[in-house]
Amino acid sequence: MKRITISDVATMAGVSTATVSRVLNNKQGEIKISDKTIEKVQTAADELGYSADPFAASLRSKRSGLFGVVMRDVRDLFLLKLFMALDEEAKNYDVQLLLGNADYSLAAAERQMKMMQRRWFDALFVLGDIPGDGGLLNAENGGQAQIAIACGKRKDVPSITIDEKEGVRLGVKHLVSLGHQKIACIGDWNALGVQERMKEFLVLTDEFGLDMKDGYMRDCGNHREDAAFQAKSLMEMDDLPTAIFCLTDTLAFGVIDQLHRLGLNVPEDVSVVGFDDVFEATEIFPRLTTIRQPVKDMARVAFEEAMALLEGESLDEFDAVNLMPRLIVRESTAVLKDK
Amino acid sequence: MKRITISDVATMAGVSTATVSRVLNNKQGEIKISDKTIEKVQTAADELGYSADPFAASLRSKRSGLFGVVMRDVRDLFLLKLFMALDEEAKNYDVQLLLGNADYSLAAAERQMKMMQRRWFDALFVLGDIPGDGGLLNAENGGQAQIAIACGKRKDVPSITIDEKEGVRLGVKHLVSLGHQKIACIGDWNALGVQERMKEFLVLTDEFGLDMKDGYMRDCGNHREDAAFQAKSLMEMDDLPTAIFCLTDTLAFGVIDQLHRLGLNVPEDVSVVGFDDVFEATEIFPRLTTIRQPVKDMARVAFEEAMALLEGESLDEFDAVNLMPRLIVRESTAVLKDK
DNA sequence: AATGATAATGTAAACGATTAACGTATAAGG
DNA sequence: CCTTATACGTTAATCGTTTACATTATCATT
Repeated sequence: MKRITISDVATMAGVSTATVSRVLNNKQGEIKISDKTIEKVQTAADELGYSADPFAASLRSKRSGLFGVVMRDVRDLFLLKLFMALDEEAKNYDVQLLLGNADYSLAAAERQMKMMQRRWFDALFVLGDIPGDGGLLNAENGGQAQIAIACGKRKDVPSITIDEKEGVRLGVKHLVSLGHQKIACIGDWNALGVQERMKEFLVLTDEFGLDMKDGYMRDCGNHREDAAFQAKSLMEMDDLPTAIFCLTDTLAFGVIDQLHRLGLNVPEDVSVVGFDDVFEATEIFPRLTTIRQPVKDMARVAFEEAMALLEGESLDEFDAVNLMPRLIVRESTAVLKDK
Repeated sequence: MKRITISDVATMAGVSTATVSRVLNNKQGEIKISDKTIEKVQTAADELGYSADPFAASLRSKRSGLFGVVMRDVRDLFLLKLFMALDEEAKNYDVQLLLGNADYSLAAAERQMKMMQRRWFDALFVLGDIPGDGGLLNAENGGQAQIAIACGKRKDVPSITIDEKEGVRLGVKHLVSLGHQKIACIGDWNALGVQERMKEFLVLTDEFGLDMKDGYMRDCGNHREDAAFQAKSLMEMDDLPTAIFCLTDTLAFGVIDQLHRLGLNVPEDVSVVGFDDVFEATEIFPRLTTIRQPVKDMARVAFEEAMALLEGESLDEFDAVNLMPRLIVRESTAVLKDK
């Protein structure tokens, strides 16, 4: 069973292959073609069930219409949300988004990047911190637009970030405004963005004159059970915190689970603030007060930049785009009770 | 900046392009080439930093080395685990796995399938139920191998499933052996596989002569909060179940959360069994007793079939492969206490 | 009717690899 | 020394599009 090619369509419609190609690729109506030929070509194509060979098309045009996404951990709730936002945004362009996983190992990530830079993809979005700047080449990898999202400010590549400091500030201010002075903080020091948040928390601790005890700062992996473990240990301290700022929603979920298990109520006994505002934040009880990362905006900007890059605009106009997070108050925080 | 082509390498190495191509594609050592030329070509290629244009290569060879994955919901914990298993298995082959999301809408799924069948991908794995058989064409879509995994037995395409009935049986037998007679069951009737499980549960209910009350069967979406809601309502009944069989781990998580919130202990007060054995099953407290779907095997078989199909073997040898689930006993189930 | 402008279509050269078919050395066998 | 087989390379066709450029059709104007 032979493949149906463009020239089959051409002969059937009684026109040249060039015309067929024009008709079929002329979505925006940029090229003038008589209605009659459009009609002829369309019916011929439909009748034969023709669809262009993407390899041949891409070989010639140097464009695949494929955008790649790499992330370090497909199980990360925030990155997943970001991916979905990108996928949603992709619908506004004539582009297919494809996710290549990179399991958590550095080697896998590099292998992945190599493969994706091999030019299947017109553009490449890198989500969350990918180990080592070495993986990303210059933004013009043979015409491939590369954009780093949520992995800190980059020198090598246009990057989209949020103002982590502002995010932490929003959370702390919220808790302070509710009367909290004893605020514990849980985060993953190994994650670039979260590390920044932790540093800022320490700064604010001074600025707001919080009542910090040794052991209020906790470093742990970004998993529910890690956070649960930390929460337990936290609630065994002599001087209990009245609020816990989790630098990731995932951590907050673990913390809340644990508190419930300990017979403590959120927010009555302990207030909990998250960070990211993943989907699940509204799907738990109590619904989580958190700092929202503006994923829609991030996605929008990502595509704008990618498209601009593909249009040939030069890199240095972009620099790092820094978006503002927002405080979303829900039910996991409350005014501090008098003792 | 011009692209480096194979002929650049050829001239530099002082050989023909054909030789370069052979050297570079001869991973298995099938073709005999003298060590000297291999050496020459390799150094030339390295020096120039050459890597083949995938479009050109694929146009000629009719193979991209890309395998596509479509799933209905990237947030589904089980499908994600399955995807990761596939990704792991892909490393045994010289293949890159790419995930195209299909958000939950039927239209999106169809759009997705169309795009993926357009022959970027050598093979296509469809995970979980995709609406309407119409989406999947015959297994030989112009040489593209298509395989349906975890979406029921298919007529149109080779499919890989587990024995859902056996899975449910394992769970029920386990609970019964612990002395439970009042077993509630929560599942999502809209998900094909889960529907099958629910039906089987009803059958077993008779077979084991369980003490079923009206309202022990619950239908709800596959989300934690749905399950939490059902659990709450369940525990407000006059005649309380002593165990809850959740036909999905996700549902089990919601149920356990809720039970904790109600001040009930798992498994002391209520036993809970899940289904799927997702990663999170060991990351919660208590660790979840569940029915494990053999994702590794599923992935292995999927690739075996895909490869065979690509080798040109014919479809009918395959039929539906049905794998056996296993009971994994952890800490969320216990012997029924006397009242 | 000739002219020129403009619109619509056709021609054919890429695009950059792979691979079938076809040489040419070199070695082995007689 | 000749024949034949083997190992190693090369030549050139081919994959199915897109697109720069050439050509033809259409039509208003003089």
